[in-house]
Amino acid sequence: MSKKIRVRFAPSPTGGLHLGGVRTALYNYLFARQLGGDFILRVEDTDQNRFVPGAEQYIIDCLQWCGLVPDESPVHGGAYGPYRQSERKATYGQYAEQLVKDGHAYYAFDTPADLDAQRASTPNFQYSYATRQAMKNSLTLPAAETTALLAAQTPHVIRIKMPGNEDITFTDMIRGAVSFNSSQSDDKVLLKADGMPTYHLAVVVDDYLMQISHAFRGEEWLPSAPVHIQLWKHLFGLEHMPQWAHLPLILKPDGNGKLSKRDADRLGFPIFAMNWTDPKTNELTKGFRELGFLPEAFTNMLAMLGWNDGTEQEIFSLEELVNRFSMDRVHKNGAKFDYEKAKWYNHEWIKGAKAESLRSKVKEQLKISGITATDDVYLDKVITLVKDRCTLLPDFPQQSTFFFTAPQQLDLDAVKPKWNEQKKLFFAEAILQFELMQQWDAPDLEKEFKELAAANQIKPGDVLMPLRVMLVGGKFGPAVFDIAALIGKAETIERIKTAINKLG
RNA sequence: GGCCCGUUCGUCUACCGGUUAGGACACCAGAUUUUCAUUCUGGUAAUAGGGGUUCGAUUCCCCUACGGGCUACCA
Repeated sequence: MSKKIRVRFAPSPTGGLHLGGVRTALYNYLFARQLGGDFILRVEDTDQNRFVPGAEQYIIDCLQWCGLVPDESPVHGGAYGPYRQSERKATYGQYAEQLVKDGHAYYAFDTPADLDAQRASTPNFQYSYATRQAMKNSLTLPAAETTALLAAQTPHVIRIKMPGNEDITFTDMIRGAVSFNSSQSDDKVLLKADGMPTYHLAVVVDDYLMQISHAFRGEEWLPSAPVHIQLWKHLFGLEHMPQWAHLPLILKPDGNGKLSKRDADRLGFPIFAMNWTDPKTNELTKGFRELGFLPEAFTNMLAMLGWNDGTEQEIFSLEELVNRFSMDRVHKNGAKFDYEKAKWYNHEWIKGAKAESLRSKVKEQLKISGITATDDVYLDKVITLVKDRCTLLPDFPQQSTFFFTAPQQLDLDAVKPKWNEQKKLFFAEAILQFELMQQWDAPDLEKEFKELAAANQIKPGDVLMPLRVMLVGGKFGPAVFDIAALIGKAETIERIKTAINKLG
């Protein structure tokens, strides 16, 4: 008997997909999946001035990367298409006309210039219940004149006729009862002079036609809810209206206010899911993906930025999230974005990942550094050894080039001051010992090396650092003997020889 | 200005009338790692203010303050 769960995500293709957008999509997805419903992507592209070519595919690609594949969308198709509002233009007009006919909307002939003048002369001017009688519209004009103006194709819009003094209340899934007085809402434009609907008309019509049961959007939409409710009431009946959830905003880390791309640029962290190049300016904005975030970590982080399950668990897979997510635990208040915490999530996910699941991503990173890893078994061993020290994917090449090529530059300054004849002889001897070794693994190597040091009356600590620099090139990396074991006998000996020569 | 939403450590948050107000990030200290990182242990740190309701308020109500959002022929 109950309507099938259909949750829609409705971004406007005007640029990169930012944190707030992905989070809205994520919650939509989780909710839909949890209840066995459909996750629907509809593109709100009714403003042709702001429409950016390519942005729609980009948004879909971002969702794909995050693992949030819609059931219906402009590219995936579906039974309720088209999924682009610009392609549904014809549909909206008739509903607007219907509203006029029923007395819930009216034609307005005021030109943009008229409105500007009005705003200039009247502080806080709103086209509303209080002022519409003084404006040029089908409510104030004689019927004959309205007809004439329409017949002459005079540019006009259709505005909603908000009631004068009515309490409009609805129940938000997150905030509970929210109420407004209709007199506070202005007479929003429903249909623009170019025949395109505004968001207000389009969402309502589309949500009805697409049988949307639940609609989640940012908190910034809360003030326009009365307009939408009014539309539902007169067009389709309140009983068909979807359940609303207004999600809290994601705030900038310093100060207050909505997080914007500007803030992200200023503070040096990404805000878009993936790289976005603005086709107009050709400006590239780096995305979380390209900066080396795992999609699992990215969605995990976003999920927690507005929700938790009440326990102390912080690491959740998408699958776990589907099971545990609940709308009634979504926070009411906005959260400041913390890039450090975002990186922490990524680090946790990298540490917890199996080498093979990281393999292809690490290969990509190595390729950027000019290294082609062909041996998967070897690569997996390298990954296992270094992953705990990698927060972002680009840390992998940094932590592991020396597994693939001998270091070009040795940090000789770390060794030279304490380099002497005794150590030189020790390493020469070590080479001979290594050559004799049958087993080539870390424990044996360590044993052999330390025994040799003892025999030469050298403290192991005095030759460990030189060995590290010889093999790695610097003062970093995992345990030295693990490295030596992995790069192999020949390579280890080769590197020691090279280093001895350089040290003189 | 008006309307709406919100307010617990620096940050993200837990507690849905009774807790030494818990956890995580960050920070600080110690241990481990004869590198760096990881890891482990410990530490500093919060209920915006004022009124109610109640035996008892972080928790419920009101006011104030502060913050945010909206107030376009943008979404």
